[in-house]
Amino acid sequence: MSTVSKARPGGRSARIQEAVHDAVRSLQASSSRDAITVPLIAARAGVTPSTIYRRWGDLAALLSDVAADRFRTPESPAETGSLRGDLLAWAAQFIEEMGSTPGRGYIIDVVAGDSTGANTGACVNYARSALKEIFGRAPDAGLRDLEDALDRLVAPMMYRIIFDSDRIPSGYSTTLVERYLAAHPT
Amino acid sequence: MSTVSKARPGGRSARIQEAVHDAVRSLQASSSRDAITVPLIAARAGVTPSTIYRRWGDLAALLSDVAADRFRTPESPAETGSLRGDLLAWAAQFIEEMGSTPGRGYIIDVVAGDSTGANTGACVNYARSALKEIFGRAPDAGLRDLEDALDRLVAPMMYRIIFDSDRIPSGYSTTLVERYLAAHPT
DNA sequence: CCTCCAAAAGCAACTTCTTCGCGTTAAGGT
DNA sequence: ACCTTAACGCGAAGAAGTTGCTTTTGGAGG
Repeated sequence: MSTVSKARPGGRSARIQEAVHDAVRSLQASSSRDAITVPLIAARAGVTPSTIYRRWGDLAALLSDVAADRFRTPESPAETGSLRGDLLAWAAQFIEEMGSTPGRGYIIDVVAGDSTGANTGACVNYARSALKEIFGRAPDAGLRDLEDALDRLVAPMMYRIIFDSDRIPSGYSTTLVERYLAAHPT
Repeated sequence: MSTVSKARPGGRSARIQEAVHDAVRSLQASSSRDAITVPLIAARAGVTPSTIYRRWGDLAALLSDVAADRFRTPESPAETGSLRGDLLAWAAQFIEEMGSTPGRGYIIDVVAGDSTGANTGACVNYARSALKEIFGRAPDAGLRDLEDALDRLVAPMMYRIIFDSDRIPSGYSTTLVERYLAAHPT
């Protein structure tokens, strides 16, 4: 017996979880944030509200799970041929996506409804795996410290997105990357 | 006529706001997080629930305001006689307070219930004013860039507190301060 | 292949929270 | 002292959240 997450992927649990997640995403695409309620989601997913309450506890926890799923599939950062280019492109895209209104909303969903730390952890690992892949392409790969890069690149971006998203200067990601590279020359 | 925030400080609005805020703080001190409801707060504050709903909209917004208030009174950072000492002491205390279970909870309250950005903004200014005061004591005060210090000190601490609070290494604040000072020698 | 078991979903009644219209109160201006 | 307006109290109606019990379902063992 292998350590599959919960039940077989085709089991009833999995089907319902997917139906509910789909319902949330679908509502998020077409409704304003505070118009989304558990009974609404349940209706669209074809389940009863009590199912959702029993499995997730409350709306915040469900939204956190759904949002975290968006960060659970690590996408490969664009490959430009140089470390600087890869970092610049990745950081710019990070600010672009995460700093957008929906992006910021998903981040807040993850944080606000996460009781175990699993979802916030997934966010950090999402960033870690992207940086790891970029560093893996560079010749001095082994020398670069992921946590240091998180501190210098991801943390400032996240901080500004969460606390001051309206005043992020254009070129902010570039500033951070250049600052990082200056501290860790190739 | 002066531009007082809303009504006179002694007015009814102000009295009720304070009663409600006090009720929230009092409940937070004695109840678990998810046991706090609007009707409960209303009862303790001696107002009707509809007053709270009309003024704040929902529980999240109220909690955000209450939590932001904790960051609205800038406290003077300890004075140690040196820039390094001041920064080390301040950063250590920051991690200590904000990284604690209640501290993290207040941060998340601020973020989760803030629709206008006023409360997250207050958080950033809280950090800014502390750093500003510390820098103001140093001889090269004018040379130091507050935003740069936010990026290098506050952002990493906040990022770790929010996303990975269980795994913040001891001495993390020291690492960040030393790294900052190395980049900006006196 | 059939039967049994446990976990999870459905159902329905109940409680609690949230919204809203309307009358009342209180603060500030004339 | 009176008037205006913004905010609160009250109560009813509606929506959301909770819970015990029954039913379904997927997997395990015979």
